[in-house]
Amino acid sequence: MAFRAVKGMNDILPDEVQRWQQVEAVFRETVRLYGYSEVRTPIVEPTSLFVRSIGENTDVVDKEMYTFERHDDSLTLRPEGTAGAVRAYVERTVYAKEPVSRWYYLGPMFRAERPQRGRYRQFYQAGCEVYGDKGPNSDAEMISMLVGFFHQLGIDGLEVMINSLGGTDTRKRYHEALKEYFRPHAESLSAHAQGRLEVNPLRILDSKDPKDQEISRGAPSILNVMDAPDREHFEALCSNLQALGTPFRIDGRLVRGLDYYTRTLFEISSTAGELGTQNALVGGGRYDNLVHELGGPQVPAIGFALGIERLLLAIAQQPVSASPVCFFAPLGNPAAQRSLILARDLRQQGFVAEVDGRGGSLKSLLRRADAIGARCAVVIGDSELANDSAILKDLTRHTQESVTLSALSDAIRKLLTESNTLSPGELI
RNA sequence: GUGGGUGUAGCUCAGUGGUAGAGCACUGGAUUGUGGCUCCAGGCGUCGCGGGUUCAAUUCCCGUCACUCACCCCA
Repeated sequence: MAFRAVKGMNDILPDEVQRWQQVEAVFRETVRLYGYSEVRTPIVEPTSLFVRSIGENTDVVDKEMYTFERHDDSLTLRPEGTAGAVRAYVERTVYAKEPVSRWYYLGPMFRAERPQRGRYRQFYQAGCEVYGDKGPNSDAEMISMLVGFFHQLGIDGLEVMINSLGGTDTRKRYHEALKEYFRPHAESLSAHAQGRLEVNPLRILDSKDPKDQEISRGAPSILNVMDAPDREHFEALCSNLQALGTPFRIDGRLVRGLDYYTRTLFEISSTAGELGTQNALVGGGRYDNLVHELGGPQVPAIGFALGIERLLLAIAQQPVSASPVCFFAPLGNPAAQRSLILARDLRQQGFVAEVDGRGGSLKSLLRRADAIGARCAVVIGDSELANDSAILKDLTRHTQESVTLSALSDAIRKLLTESNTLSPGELI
């Protein structure tokens, strides 16, 4: 094969795109009800934006970015959506125009990781960001919204995990506490964890290495290091979730790989469908300092990103509803030309029509009509043209009738309409 | 970056040291203009690529590439 797609970047063929669009439509409708509006930002941003926001010592920045030089600029394909959104929020001084902004986005992200099930180099995320609301009510609402969204898609086996990193002060203190705790055990830690010890001891907590886990068990809990406001925030979040009836689990070892998070942290995973080990459907949390760090005022914010591919893996194969199609099977050129006109008129009324352009025997034409799942077929040949008529076949009922061309449009409309039990745009 | 698995017709896969098969799909036919079932027929594949062993390799060995799953990390 001469050309193939870049490793980890996939073609999404029309068959699959249908499912994508359904998921996207449910997402858009869900967030719309919560007051979010879409924002679209560039896929390419200055490299420094990601280094600054995600953090220098993160895996994403260290080894997963698609970075290239263009003239004197270092540019990077966005590895996540929050940095660009916040950049836009600050650059366009949105904070000066409205106290609270609720944004959502949908689009491709790029990370140069080794691909595996549920993880690709170009992958799609849908995400929300709320600026100007310090929570914790908005935190709970966001998590609850996500759970509702998953339910609507029929995804079960959900697990909601939350944690808090505390504010800047708490986080600093906790870092120190962890270092102090781990240092004596440094020898026993995995090589990877040892490397993290001084730089980002939080990451040791979520190591899957048995030795690290064993040692982490005795590590101080952030709950003991949190100051009063942090604690109140977290407790209010839990209380809100309970009130909303959203089951959750507190996981003190839940940590994100992006540095900008503060306070509330959450992740929702599922065991549904064909998900592999990469089963986190969504991750998110607060980033109360990021707007400020990127040059804006001190505006608190919270957001999440969910992986569309993983969502699709989690959703059991579901039948897709398609609009009924009227298939034209013309026999000969005069009939074909007539079909073009008839089909166009039908489309102007909002119906899907397909005209066979290959010719062939009537048998093959009808087989084709079946193959695409057409609701009805219009057969026009010389004898039909001779008396200004056509044969309208109901492919579901196995009936057919001869209809004059002037009455054909009405007859087809009646047929297609009665079979169309799904309203346009109805989902899954 | 590290490990494991796999690489044979469009797809899913069998298979043998003597140059290869099934099912599905596709195309055509079974009344010269009538469908989803059935029946018949048809195409065929550099058996991932390169090297080695051998009289002979798709089948054995080595390398390489690709895909895939997992680790790391994340959505």
